[in-house]
Amino acid sequence: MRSTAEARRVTVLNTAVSVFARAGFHATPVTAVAAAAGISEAYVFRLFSGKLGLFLAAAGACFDRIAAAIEAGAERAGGDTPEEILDAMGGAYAELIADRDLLLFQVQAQAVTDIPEVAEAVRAGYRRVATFVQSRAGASDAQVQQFFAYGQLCHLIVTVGLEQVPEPWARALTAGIRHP
Amino acid sequence: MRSTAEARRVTVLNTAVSVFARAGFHATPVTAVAAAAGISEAYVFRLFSGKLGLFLAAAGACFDRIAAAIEAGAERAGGDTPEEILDAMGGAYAELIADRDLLLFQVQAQAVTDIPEVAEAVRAGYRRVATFVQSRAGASDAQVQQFFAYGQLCHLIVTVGLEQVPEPWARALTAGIRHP
DNA sequence: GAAGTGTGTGAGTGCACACTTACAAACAAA
DNA sequence: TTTGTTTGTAAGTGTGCACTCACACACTTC
Repeated sequence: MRSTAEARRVTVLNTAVSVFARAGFHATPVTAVAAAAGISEAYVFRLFSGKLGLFLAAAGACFDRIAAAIEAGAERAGGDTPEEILDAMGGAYAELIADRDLLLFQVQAQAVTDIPEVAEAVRAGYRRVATFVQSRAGASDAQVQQFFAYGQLCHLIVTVGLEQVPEPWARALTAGIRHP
Repeated sequence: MRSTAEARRVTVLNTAVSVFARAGFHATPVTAVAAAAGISEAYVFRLFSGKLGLFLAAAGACFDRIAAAIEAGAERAGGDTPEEILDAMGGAYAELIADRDLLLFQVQAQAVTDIPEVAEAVRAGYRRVATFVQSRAGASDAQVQQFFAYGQLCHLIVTVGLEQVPEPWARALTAGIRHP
């Protein structure tokens, strides 16, 4: 009995976020996340109910980390205006996704929303983040909308590698985006 | 000889956009697009170089249609200011993606950008659209950036089905977005 | 009508992968 | 020490799917 099942679950979940982030749900065999977690494929099937159960749990972990980072970022805001708090939240999010895993996992999850459970999981994640952003920052609907619009733009920039493109149109799209 | 190969190619390409849009690259067998196009699987392999070749060609067709719609929309602008032209382009884009196929295909393509050829195809698509938007509308970098940010937000709204969510946070994110 | 060319398919082949089962070893309680 | 429980795995099994190949049909040209 080298580890408790619960402890295993969280380590597997975090590696699952990283592994699924690269190639997505359908293209990554559970063997890959098992190997990355250092356990056998059979055991991750015992820990989670099927590949889909693993992916859904990973989605939960992903949004947990995002929500925690944004909440922590809000605490470090320079002032109390919605603009300042939103700015601090945006900065925290930008730092968080510097390693790309959380960001890429989100786009992978969005791509599999034809599976209803995945759609609901993503919805739940955004519900949590959006309601927190709005209430904590005291921001208007339009400000919240803008916050998420530029967040989504950030997803495009990273997946397509726009920061590496030295052409004017790419520089226009990436202008002012914090170091993703 | 019921049809020329070139004519087949374009019909297969359009059905491929629709079929890949639902479940994505890895989850849709080429049998599915062959069946939807009404031909045998073996023949689509003769028409295109592998599943990846088919997907890349479909991506080209997808961005072709998007670029054409935006260009046509710009012609119908009410005036000459960047704001008016951008607005007309946005409206044309919103109409185009009413059937969801072109939009969903884009998010599926973004999810497979770990395949370098796909990343390059998506990059080429956005290069074409972004340079046209900027030059045709005479818009500033910030305006172009905003145009694409809200376009990406639109992708989130549709994939997650936010229009169907009657909660305040969802209404904030979807406010003012044209009937996606 | 024979030969050539382009369009189209049925029937495989081989492999990757989701998921199971039977079994083993560590630890706890009696 | 024995019995039971939990953690862990090796070795399958069945299926779905990318891709191929040999072959057939349509149509043209001579």
